[in-house]
Amino acid sequence: MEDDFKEDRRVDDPDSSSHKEEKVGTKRQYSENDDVKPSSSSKQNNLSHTKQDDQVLESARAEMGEVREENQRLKMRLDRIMKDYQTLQMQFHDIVQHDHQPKKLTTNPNNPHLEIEEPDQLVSPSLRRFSCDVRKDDEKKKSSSIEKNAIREDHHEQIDYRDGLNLGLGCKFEASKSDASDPPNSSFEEQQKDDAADTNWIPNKVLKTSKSVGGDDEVLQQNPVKKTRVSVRARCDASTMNDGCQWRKYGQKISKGNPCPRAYYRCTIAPSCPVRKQVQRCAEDMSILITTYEGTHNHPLPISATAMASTTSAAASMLLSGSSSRSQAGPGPSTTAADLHGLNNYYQSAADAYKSSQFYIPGSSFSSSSHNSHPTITLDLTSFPPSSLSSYNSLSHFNRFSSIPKFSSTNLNFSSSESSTMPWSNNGSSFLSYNRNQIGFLSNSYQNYMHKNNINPIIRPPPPSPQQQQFLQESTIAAATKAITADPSFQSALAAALTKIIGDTNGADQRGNNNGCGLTTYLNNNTSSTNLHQPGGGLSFVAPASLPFSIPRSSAASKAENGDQTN
DNA sequence: CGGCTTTGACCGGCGC
DNA sequence: GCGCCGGTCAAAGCCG
Repeated sequence: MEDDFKEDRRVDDPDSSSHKEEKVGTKRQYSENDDVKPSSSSKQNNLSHTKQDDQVLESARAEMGEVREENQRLKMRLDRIMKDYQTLQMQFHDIVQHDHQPKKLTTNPNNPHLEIEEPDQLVSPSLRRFSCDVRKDDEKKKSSSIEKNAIREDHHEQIDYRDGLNLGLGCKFEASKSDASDPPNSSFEEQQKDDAADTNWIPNKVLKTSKSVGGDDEVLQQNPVKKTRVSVRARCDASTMNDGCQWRKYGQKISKGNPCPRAYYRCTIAPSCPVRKQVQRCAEDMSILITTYEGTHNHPLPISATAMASTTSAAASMLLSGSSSRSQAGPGPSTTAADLHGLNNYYQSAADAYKSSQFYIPGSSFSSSSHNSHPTITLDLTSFPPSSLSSYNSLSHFNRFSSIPKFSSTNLNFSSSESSTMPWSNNGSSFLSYNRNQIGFLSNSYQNYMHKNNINPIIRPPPPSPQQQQFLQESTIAAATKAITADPSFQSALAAALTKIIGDTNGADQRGNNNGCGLTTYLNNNTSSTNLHQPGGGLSFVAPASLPFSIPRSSAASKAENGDQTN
């Protein structure tokens, strides 16, 4: 993502400056012509014209100088951010590898791909799991052997971790992927196989019938992984949100505690795609549609679907980052990790609260149903007026309302009601001024985060003086940089957001369908083909420019909404 | 006629 | 062990 960002800036900057130079050039040409070919008007007139031109030229030059300076400053800031990002990324990789190495791994003779933990390391992974029900199960079922538990735990750990980072774009987290001895040049089909195995979304019946002889597979299948879910709450009149994907309804149920039926959809872009989504209206507020995504797309996504996918992916990786941070609780490596991943502390407390079912942030939650314990992250988009969800000109809504989705579980509150207090000043800088509003929410979210964690707390006093404003701007940028670089999962979210921003600035000719609630239109307003979440150069694909998407028929929608219920 | 939705049946997990 | 509940299946029906 950083490359995209960089490239965009590189392209952006010369453009803006050359644009200015062009203007100046024209003016200069005019004045030169004036000099060479004096018109029939008087010399006085001519002189005053020349003076005027000189003044214009001077002011234009001064302006150009300012713009260049601003560009230099921005470039330097960007470089700083990129350097910090790279450093932190390397440190993150180190930590991840460090996290894997201490487990004394041996190879299962039956399956060389399967790594078994030594029994004395069993305590460690037990702290790592975010969804603790599996653990409870294991504790209950003491009949199972320790080794079997170890295998199970290890499998869950690896799959869960990778999967969460995969969610959406089907990109692999290279650090963990490299552990597996997959051939480097695996085909798309192999990729699909991998994904299908990773996602464990194979129906139970298939699992039952397809049990292989190998005991390892059996172990895997006996205990399917609880998948990370990303729930999106948005105000929407239609029966489903238009997230850019193609879905087929395969079931509908009344769930307990909600009179509205829950509809089950599966992704039909690829026949083997394991991704499911559940759509249900909120019981408290029928205008809110809750869409829950689960699984990983194992196929290229349409452009219009990438934003939602990357957003959910970022959210899921946030959640999993929280879960992984748990493993680092305690002395030793955890100290480093905590230092490096300040956000994780927050995740961890969230995870703790999640475990004790006490975690609640208004309008957001780590939710877990009583029946099954899928770790769920909720993106609360309800602060958007419905019109902004269905409008293609959603960017204008961003600007008008300065309202951005909340990443609820981490309380990285992207809704910026306080954007007016943003210390980003508009110094006529081409980039900042153009994207001030879009960047504003990012900075604001950093502020929220930092405020919560007492990291360089940005106090919001009465409007600061210009000097204070300058200082605040600098300190906020520095603090924001720190926040960005402090946590890789936040970088994922940032990547999604930045992609949207960058996409937004590139002109607006990407027009998908606008059926239902055009969620994708503001998540993905004119997103160009992007490769997000590909640390280390993961899967890369260019989605087709547009794909036909089926939309729920209005009759069906009304039926569903009129309480056409089963069971 | 193919693709999609509807809907009752079925299955498995979980709590009691 | 039983009942509840979430999730899925698959036949029937609908629609373009």
